[in-house]
Amino acid sequence: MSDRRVKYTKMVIKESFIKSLRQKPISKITVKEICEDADVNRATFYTHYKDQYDLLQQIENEIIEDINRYLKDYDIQDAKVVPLDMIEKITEYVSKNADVFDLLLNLNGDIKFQQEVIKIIGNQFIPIIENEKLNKADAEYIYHFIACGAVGIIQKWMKDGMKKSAREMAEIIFKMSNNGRASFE
Amino acid sequence: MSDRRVKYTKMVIKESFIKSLRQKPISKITVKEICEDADVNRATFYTHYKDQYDLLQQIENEIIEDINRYLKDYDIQDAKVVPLDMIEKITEYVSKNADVFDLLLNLNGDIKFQQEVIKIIGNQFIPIIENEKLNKADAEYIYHFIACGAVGIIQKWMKDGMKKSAREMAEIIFKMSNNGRASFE
DNA sequence: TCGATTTGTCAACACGCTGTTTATTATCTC
DNA sequence: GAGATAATAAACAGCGTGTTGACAAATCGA
Repeated sequence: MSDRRVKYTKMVIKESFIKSLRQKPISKITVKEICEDADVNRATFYTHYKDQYDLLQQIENEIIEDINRYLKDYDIQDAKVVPLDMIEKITEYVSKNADVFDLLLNLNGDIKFQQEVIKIIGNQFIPIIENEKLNKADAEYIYHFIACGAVGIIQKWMKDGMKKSAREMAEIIFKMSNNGRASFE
Repeated sequence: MSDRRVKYTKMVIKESFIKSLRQKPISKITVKEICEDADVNRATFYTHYKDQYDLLQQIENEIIEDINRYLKDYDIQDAKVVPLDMIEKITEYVSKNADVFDLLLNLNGDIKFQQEVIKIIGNQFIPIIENEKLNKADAEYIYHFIACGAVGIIQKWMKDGMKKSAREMAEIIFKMSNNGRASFE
């Protein structure tokens, strides 16, 4: 599990793959090409990954796990953190890893990854749902709306070169969500 | 341009392709497979499409053109149509073509197609933007948030089996947008 | 440090899909 | 009906795929 050879191999494969993904869609990327660039034997690739799509999914899963770890740490520090701070944590995380997020959400975006991120953001609003007088079905739609809107402007934020701060973005998201919700009370 | 043979060929190719796309991602679909199912010669496929990805994009473009035609007709009928009615037109259109939308936005969703739909919905709010006292940069973020949120709950609407009416969906979108915006005035 | 184990390399293989070409037949439009 | 256009069938080289077995190199625990 912690064999240096394995770590190195996986690292160079991922690097070469990401490099290719910046230039063309995954459908045009071949295993052969990844391995040549990474200077890794093709047989070695196949011991770790099924194909380039499997590779992408593993990369995405690692990011999702990492975000969750990042948020969990914060959650433990003070249990009753207000959603605004939590949203800021997410926008902060995105800005720190802007390269990868821009790639996976915009340029050669993957809808499955997008949906995972939407889930994570949606979860931040769950504690609020329970304190409201909405029926559950309506509440789900409203919070899904907010989560998708949030991811949407994060995408736009990256496209525009991240000129606003993570805090400013969190504030926009928070304002839109609070007032949007208010209309259903 | 209006040759019956061409129309027929393109039709059966599209049908077979859509059928395959319901069962597996586009990356696992081969040109050979599409042609065998459609009972069309592979050489014929290549006279019309570059590959299966080109085929998908042409299908998506046709849908986008069709939505725009649909909305334009309505726009002409009464020039000052309120956005709520316009949004309802869109949700109506989606419900009429639920099969394809569910496929292209959910099951084997394509992020490019999703972004086109977001653009169309975002455009419905442009007339409102101009009447507001927001600075342009903020306004763009806000309307992008709304458009993404709208597409997001439309996706959820389809996933949940479209139990709400097109009108009800339009109302949720409209409420969320109006009150979200209000907080920035 | 040694030895067993694991990992990566190399070359080779059959396989299937690709994209294009040719000659031929079928169908359409006017 | 005649000329134009489109679809077919068969064949082709080319390329990436996924797997194999023998070998070399690096790692880890004792």
